[in-house]
Amino acid sequence: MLTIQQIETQPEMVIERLKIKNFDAKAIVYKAIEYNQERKKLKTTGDQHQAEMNQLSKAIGQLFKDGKQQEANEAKDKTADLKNAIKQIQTELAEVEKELHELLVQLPNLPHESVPSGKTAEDNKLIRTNYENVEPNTSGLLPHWELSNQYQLIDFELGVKLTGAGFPVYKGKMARLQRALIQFFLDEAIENGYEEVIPPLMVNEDSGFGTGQLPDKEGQMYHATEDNLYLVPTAEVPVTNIYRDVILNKNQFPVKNTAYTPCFRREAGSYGKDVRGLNRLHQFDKVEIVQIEHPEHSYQTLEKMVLHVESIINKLELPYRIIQLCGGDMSFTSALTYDFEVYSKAQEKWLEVSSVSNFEAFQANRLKLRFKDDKEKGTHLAHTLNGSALALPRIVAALLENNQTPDGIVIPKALRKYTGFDILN
RNA sequence: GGAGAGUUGGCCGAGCGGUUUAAGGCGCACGCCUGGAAAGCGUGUUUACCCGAGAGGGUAUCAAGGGUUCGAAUCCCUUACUCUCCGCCA
Repeated sequence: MLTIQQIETQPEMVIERLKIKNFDAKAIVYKAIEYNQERKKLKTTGDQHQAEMNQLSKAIGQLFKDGKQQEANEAKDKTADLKNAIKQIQTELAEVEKELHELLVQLPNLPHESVPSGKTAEDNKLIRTNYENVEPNTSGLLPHWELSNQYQLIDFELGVKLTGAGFPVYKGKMARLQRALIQFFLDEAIENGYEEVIPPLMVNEDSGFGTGQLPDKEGQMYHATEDNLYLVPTAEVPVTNIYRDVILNKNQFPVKNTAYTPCFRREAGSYGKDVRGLNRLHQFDKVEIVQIEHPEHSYQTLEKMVLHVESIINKLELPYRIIQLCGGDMSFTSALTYDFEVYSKAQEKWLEVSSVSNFEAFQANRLKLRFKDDKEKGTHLAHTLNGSALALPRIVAALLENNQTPDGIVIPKALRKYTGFDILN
């Protein structure tokens, strides 16, 4: 959520910047400013009336104490009008505040200056890649779903029986590979100074709002209506919400957390080739990294997170590319996002395996996540960042497809101490 | 799930309708004192919003929301959470 202060002081800038995200903010921005003016006016007169009322009450108390019943009762009669006026203003104020909030919640985050404009993934900007000359699949490489069938690694049909489409069952060495990847990713994060947490896998409405899933993307999460709880779509939600309603001290930056969680996504729509096999699932495993930073350092931190993710992919010896998302492809909450994609050689497709973003103060404003400096008075909004490090299924897909040999799937060296075997067969 | 007891500032803890502008203590910050420190003394110490160029002033905030009252930390209702006991349970 953008702050009303920012909107009020730089309305044109906000409108211009949001055009990069193909969002026409004009009507909302000016309506919000109008509501805010109204809010201030109501607040001012309301407070004045309240101050008057407080004084009167105090005087009445004194009169009673002095035994002047008569005068006290007369004074009491005079308070009725004031009381009504206060009530009236309070009602109006609450209404205006609600309307203002509803407007503010509709505005996406401002994209960073470097974000290219554009509508679709076509307009994303390549940052770098270790796989410049993409080779076509001429040697008959099998897609991962056929490989997993051949070696009986993943049972999609069994998942359908137990739950439904998009909930695969991993078996034998594949189950161990999953566990190995999780352990490997966590160790890498811990090595880089992230503190591990194991958060709840269900969150309440406040948490959903804090990171921006609610109210807009409600349909993306599984909702346990009986208890009004949501299954986490990513560890970002519970981990970032640890810091909801928190005032950090400046010297606590950077806050670094990592968490492994299963992730649950309803992802309605979209069928066919794009969602075959492991490409898109309703439940998948992911290790997430989250940082809370001082606004002055958040972009340096974003780069560090990118390097962290890049180093893991390198250790897995996978072909990858890093792209910066254009305005149209970015999420509602992000100011700058880098996507990591690995190349899956049989499908001949780039698969997104990580998304690393700086949300600046957008989530922090929803979360009321602030920091203060001992030397100064007052608080400021912190910056929040997060990234996948990494999401498992597509990494597994790429490993299967790229490392297939007549003898089986070769496990990258970095993983062998975690898997305990060199080859999947 | 049932019964009972709670939730007060950074922390402990008093207050149960009006000198509470939330006592007292601890912690923290600054000052005095000291050769320096401790102790002692003094001052300050939530957050948000509004008015104001600023100095400063105002309003709200005693778990959250509503109500009663001229006036609520205090009384009433609803919700959340914590603790104790019972039930169930990996």
